Amino acid sequence: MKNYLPILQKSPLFSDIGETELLSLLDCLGGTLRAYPKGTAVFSEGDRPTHLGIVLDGEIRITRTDYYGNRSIVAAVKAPQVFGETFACAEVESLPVDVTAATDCTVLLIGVDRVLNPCCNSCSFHNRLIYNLMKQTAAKNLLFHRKLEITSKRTTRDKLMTYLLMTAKDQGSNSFTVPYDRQELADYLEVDRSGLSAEISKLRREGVLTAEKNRFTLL
Amino acid sequence: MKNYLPILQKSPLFSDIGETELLSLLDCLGGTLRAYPKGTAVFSEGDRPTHLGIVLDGEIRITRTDYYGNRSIVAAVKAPQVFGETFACAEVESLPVDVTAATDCTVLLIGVDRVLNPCCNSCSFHNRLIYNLMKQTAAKNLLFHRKLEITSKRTTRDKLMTYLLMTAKDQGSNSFTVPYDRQELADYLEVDRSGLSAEISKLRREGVLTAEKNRFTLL
DNA sequence: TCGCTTTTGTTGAAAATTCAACAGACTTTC
DNA sequence: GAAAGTCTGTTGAATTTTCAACAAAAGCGA
Repeated sequence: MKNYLPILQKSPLFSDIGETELLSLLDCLGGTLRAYPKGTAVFSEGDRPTHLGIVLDGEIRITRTDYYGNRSIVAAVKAPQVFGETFACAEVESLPVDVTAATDCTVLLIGVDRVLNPCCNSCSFHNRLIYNLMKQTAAKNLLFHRKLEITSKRTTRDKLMTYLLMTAKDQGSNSFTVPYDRQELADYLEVDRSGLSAEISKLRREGVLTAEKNRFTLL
Repeated sequence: MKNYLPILQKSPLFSDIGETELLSLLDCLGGTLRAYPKGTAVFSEGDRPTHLGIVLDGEIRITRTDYYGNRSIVAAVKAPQVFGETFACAEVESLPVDVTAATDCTVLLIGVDRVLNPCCNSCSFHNRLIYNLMKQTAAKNLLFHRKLEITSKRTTRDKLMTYLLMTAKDQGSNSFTVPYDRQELADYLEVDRSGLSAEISKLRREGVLTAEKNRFTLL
């Protein structure tokens, strides 16, 4: 666990909590460290969500597959981000998504009970933790909001450009990488892969952008 | 304010808080009561979000209008539901949506500062309030999730049926009303109104449902 | 009730998406 | 280094959506 302290300190869940406090807090929270090989399930649809996860290493995907087998990517989560807190906090009985390791990864699982119910010990920073969780959940909400802004667009081009402009702004540069390959980007934007490739080519020809693999540059 | 106590008690923000506690809590939170005529703005895009709102009477809409003037309805909120808490808690500098009165309505506005920072007085229920806000935000997250499930569908028919099946399940009946007229429903599902009308007619002819005004019955 | 406005349904044409199939480039594995 | 597999881009046909225009129906106020 101690190896991951620097990453844990960067996690939004533990922001403004010092190292020594963090150690006692972790003790009190009683998390479990788990490693998942690429492609394996961290949580599966239908599970009862009781824990939140913190990605310590690698990257995971939140996905959902409908009745017809169409995959939709809800989000990509990498270290030191948090996932699953929404469903656990909302106390739903059944997880509506799949959580899968996109690469080999290491995850810290923490029961939300432990987070929401301050321990009797002198964890003076537990309130800070709850405050952080609150902000984290609200921030997650904003992410959904952004995704809705994308999927509300009607054409592949608008969806793509909305996404690219957001990502450029996030990364503070006109040249940036996206965490998806073409198929995954299509699943995230909720469009057809071949149509997406065609649209990217068109934008390239029009001189709007360059794209090689997962690096895009807006011109 | 006292007139609205019964509604406030039903609000998810104040669940499991007794009437006397609620009164002192309200005093401590220092909310302001506001009335909005139909069609007027409660919050406007670009505002700095500092307050959450509780709908005491009437109904509001969370909408977003893009560059081209396409309106998208994010959610309909009616008494005794809460709105705006996400943006205020996430401390974003600028509200990305419009909040508008869909009918004449009455709203209680509360600064989130007051909610997140427990007062020094003996507000023993302030922790409960924060816990409620936490659950509320997580629940709001689920709503977004549901909307994403709808907009991730590719055809108008699938979007509509996904929405109707969800709503039927929510209301526990095959016959139910939706809070939108046709144009609003189209804006919520992110599809073309005339195409939506056409699809509803088709489903009617196929004997899948009946629809008159905003009442739908799945057969 | 009459007239006016809003809402809903219908239609055809234009535009866009999806789907399936394939070829070339690139990776990985043995 | 060859073979197998994966990823990306391309294309044409079928399907679907969007758009614009209009008519019928419903709601509203005088």
